[in-house]
Amino acid sequence: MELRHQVAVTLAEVAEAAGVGESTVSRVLRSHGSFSDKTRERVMAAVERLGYVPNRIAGTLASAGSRLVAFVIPSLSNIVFPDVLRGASAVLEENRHQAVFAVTDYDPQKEEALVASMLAWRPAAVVLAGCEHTEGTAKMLRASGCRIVELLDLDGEALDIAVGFSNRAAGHASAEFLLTRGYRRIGYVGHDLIRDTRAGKRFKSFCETLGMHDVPLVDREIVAGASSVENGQVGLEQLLARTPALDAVYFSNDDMALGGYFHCLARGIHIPSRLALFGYNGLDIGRVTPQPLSTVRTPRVATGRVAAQLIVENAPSQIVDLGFELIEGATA
Amino acid sequence: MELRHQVAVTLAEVAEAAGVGESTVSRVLRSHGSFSDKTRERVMAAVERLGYVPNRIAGTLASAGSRLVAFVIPSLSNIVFPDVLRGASAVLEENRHQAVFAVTDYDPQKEEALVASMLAWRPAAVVLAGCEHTEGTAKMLRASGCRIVELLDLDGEALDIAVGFSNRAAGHASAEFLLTRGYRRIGYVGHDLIRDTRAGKRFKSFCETLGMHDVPLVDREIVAGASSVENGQVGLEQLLARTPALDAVYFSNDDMALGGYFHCLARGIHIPSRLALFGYNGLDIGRVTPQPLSTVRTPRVATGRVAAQLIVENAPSQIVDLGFELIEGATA
DNA sequence: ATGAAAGCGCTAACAT
DNA sequence: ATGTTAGCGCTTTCAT
Repeated sequence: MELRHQVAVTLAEVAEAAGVGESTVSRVLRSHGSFSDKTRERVMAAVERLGYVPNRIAGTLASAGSRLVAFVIPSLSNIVFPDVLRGASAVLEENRHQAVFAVTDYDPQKEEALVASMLAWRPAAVVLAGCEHTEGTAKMLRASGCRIVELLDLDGEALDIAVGFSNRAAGHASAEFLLTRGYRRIGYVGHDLIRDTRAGKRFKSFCETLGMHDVPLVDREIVAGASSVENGQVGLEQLLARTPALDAVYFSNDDMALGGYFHCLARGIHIPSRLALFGYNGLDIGRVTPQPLSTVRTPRVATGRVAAQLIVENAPSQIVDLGFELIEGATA
Repeated sequence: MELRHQVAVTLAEVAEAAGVGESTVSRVLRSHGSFSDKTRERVMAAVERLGYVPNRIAGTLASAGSRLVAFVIPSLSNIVFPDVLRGASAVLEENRHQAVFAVTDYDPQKEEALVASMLAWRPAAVVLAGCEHTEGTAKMLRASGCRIVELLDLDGEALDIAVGFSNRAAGHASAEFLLTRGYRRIGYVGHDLIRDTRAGKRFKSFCETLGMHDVPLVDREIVAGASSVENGQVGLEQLLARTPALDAVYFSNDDMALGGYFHCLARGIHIPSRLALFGYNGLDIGRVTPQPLSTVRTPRVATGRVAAQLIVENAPSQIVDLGFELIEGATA
């Protein structure tokens, strides 16, 4: 690994080798401005021969126009965010932009620190989850002059661009669905609702909708820790131990609901006649379980894609509601 | 959004406002070199007042030492890679490094293009999956002078640092396990083995081990498309339609195995007495299914963490074998 | 069509 | 302890 210390080839060296000026090399490399075919060939030959790799750090500094897009996301364990990144990175790569990311663990203070850190890269845009941020985060972002994209939560004030759907509407639709199916003794199994504000909004709206129909939520179980299949299992087990006479359970998301589903399978609790289960997210796996999971499918990849598209075309401030889809499934 | 066009505060302006020289501001901000307490206070006050955010683009260019770490990964759908990123990003954030990423879709040509693109950011390290790369990729990487970290596959030549385990050993262990349990009519359900070379290595070694015991693989079903729960379902269904008399099936990974498991649950195929199932990865969800999935658990998060640690401490070239764990489970 | 030269905002000697 | 200055490698006027 002696090569490690070698010095990178610079544009000046390419210019020298090609016998042209630096600006000519720059023009050729970016196909910008004018130059003769012969010049281009000589430059490209030199680039090839020297193995020149342009230094984008220098380029960005000189042109004051960054093609970096910073993602400050709550988690990588929750499949939602890899899905969003997937949609976004495809579009960004096509448009010669570059994704940078950092993980907040659902901590607003950490989000603030990471946004500050990201801003130091002078990104073209900062992409965040939701519209709940600290004062400091919002202030920095507004002062930065870069585009701000908030994803997956339209229930609040957007700073610039927002792409996603309404979690309140999702919670509402879920409650209406269960009520329409005739369920009246409904419980809830969820994870930390303070940190995951979007899950909190769904739950709140879910309860309000039940209330409007004079069907109070019978019981709830909030597990410690992040959402996971295992926690869904444990949560449902504890909920049922305390309140056996439920006819339906709403989960904070599909991971949790799958845990509940497995619990029922293992215990021989018949679904949905004895107990109905309803999730959120519409994960692929929920379509393949012996009984497809009843849930709300969210446009995660599309959210990333649309967000990236708006960024690369420097679209005006706007709110894009991508909606969601209620999946009837067979568990409710 | 009129703020968008505002010009960022520079270090020079902070220096001016604080009535000190530029280098003093730089020293204070990086807590490097010496300065009086009084000076520090004045500088910090100015920073606060002006809302100064250091420009890391300029800083990196000037100091020729990048804290960027570039991840060029095959996929974000396969949970393996979000897991690796998760482990890595935690360590990188603690050490003031920054993760950048791009997705290859398991395409070596695309990997080459993305590596070239990443190198333009002059990262401290480039992190790749596996040790199979195009000539061009390897050449560029070696010529770049930056650290190279290859993950999740120790069965090959490492360019610089490699962290992970042996897929061949995993395939071998899986076969030995099934044989020890007495299974003799074994099939395989997998996805594209050309693109996912690590799955290919596991399968090859699996077959070789069976062969060493004179137990040929009875049949295999390679589904079109990426690995997924749904494809695992479909794959097993087709395999059994063609070759019903199997007593065990090895899957390319847990996603596929879960699909197979659901298929059996739905069809009332008793597990493991009628058919045994064996996966790969050790996903959390496999621990919570009514019968825990028999599989090999891989150290995905740890792989990311160790890789990041070696990068931040600029460790010497080395191979780190993190091993894997065979999970007996209840499906085989 | 091409080159010269002035930055971009910072860091790192080198002075003082 | 602090200021001055010369770059880092590129892009971008502005000449020619």
